Amino acid sequence: MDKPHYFQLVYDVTSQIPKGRVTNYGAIADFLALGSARMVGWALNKCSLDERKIPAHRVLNRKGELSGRNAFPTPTTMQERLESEGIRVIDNKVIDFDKVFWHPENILANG
DNA sequence: GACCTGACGCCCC
DNA sequence: AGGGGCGCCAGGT
Repeated sequence: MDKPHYFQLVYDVTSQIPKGRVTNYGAIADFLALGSARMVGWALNKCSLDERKIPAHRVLNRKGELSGRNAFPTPTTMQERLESEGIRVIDNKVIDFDKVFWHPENILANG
């Protein structure tokens, strides 16, 4: 296939993020052993071109900032979606990032 | 083919 | 605790 195989892996992990929870690029990169969080962000950037729905808005940087908001239809789409799921966002940063943080390891924990 | 940039993250100062 | 620099993989110029 044309796209790197890890694209699907990133999409799959991102799709498993529970509603109302968020994670960061590093956690996904570490879980998939990609070796670089940049690859996750790059894959998610291209995910918009993909036909399947991927909750890319639930993936933030390590500081809990909406660093990818600019890649959405509008710069506020990411924040709107997060707030729609009960996540508070102020100044492009998720409030209580630690509490709503979700780690890919939880997939193995079956929830 | 070399250099720079990017939805990142950690180490060092 | 805050700021700056380097490493990471891939793409574009």
